[in-house]
Amino acid sequence: MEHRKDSSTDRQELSEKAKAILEGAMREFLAHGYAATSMDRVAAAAGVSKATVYSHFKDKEGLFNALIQRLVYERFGTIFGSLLDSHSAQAEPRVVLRRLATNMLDSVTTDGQLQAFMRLIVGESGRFPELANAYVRNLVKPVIDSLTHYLASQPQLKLSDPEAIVRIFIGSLIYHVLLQEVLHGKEILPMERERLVDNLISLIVCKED
Amino acid sequence: MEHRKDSSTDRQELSEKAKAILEGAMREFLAHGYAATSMDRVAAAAGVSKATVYSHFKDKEGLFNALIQRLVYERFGTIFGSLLDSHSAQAEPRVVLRRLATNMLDSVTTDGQLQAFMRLIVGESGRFPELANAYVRNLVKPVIDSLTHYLASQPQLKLSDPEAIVRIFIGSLIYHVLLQEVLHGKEILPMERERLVDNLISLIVCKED
DNA sequence: GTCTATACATCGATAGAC
DNA sequence: GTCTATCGATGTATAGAC
Repeated sequence: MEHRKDSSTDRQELSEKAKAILEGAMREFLAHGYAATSMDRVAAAAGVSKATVYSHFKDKEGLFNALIQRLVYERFGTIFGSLLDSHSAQAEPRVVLRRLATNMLDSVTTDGQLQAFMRLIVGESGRFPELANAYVRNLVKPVIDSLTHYLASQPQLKLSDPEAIVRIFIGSLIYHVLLQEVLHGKEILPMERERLVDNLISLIVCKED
Repeated sequence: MEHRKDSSTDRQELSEKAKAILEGAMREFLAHGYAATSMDRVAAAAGVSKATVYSHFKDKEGLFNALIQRLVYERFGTIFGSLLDSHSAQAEPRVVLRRLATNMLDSVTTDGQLQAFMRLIVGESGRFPELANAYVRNLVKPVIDSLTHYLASQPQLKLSDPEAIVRIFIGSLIYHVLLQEVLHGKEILPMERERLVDNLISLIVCKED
């Protein structure tokens, strides 16, 4: 027994069983939420006994915390990370921003697990504020910071407050997929993504020379 | 027994007991979510026995559906309804939009129940898609439609696509409070609301004569 | 109509065999 | 380490007295 049972932030090597348990826990928690997920079903989904689950994780809360940390760092941490790579410096801002927006929208639209993850983070943010914290700090903040840095490095855009513009850019995109996909608003409030992205980019780069 | 046990959309008179039950159900469901709320606690919060709860509502799901419908129509239905009243026609668009944005941000920031409601709708949108549907149809769509109608009636703004601009406007504001309040991102990603609203309005009315 | 009491399933967590 | 078996608590829902 040399497992760290309540590892909060640090990474570590995981045994095959532990990885299987986290895999089953991901399926169950993403599908049913925290309270509606039972440790029996996690054990069954992982192909182990319930006692084995408790030998690797202290309790249900500890398993959930470990899972979310893993999802934040490994599963979804790399999705938006490389959106602004190095060769973005050469292209025009409207091209870079369009590619960024399209990639973000596609990522969420095609990845059902990412939608379930958004439901989980928002839905459990009242009872697990530290998980929402990890999500904001490690998934949202890097995107906002790097995009702010990029916009600030484009003086021809003449943006007086790049960081606020980034909030508008990201907020419009995320709320769009939240409304269309997560909340199933596609049929009630249809809006093509090209149309949204076109208007969004036009607003930002309208003052360009 | 003349209660409609599965009233989906239509309103009706409610007995005092039924109102007390819905009041208790609101407290419990908003605080703990669907799965983590027990019918025992709902009954206790309402001051009635559990059997009385089941005499007014078919089961837990029926009670939850009735509650959300009630919240959508009565509790939160009037918050954003009167944001664009008749005397908005006289004022300048930047004044109207600023008042609208400030009222929306204040409503969510000061109303903890509204934040809990957002957590509940998003969190349960996977298992209760029809409730997310009711939320979009009766709370989001009216706001988007009336604001679109307003922007389209202001030709001096020279907006080629008012509806898309509305998505950007609403999306920026809602995602802001989602990030700051619901997901507790205030300390990690600080952003004053005046700063966001200033930039948002400047983007939209920049082409005004 | 509303209550008490209870049926029956499932929950989280653990003991003890191997 | 991993299993089976089980504990006590709590879940939803209902039966029956009043």
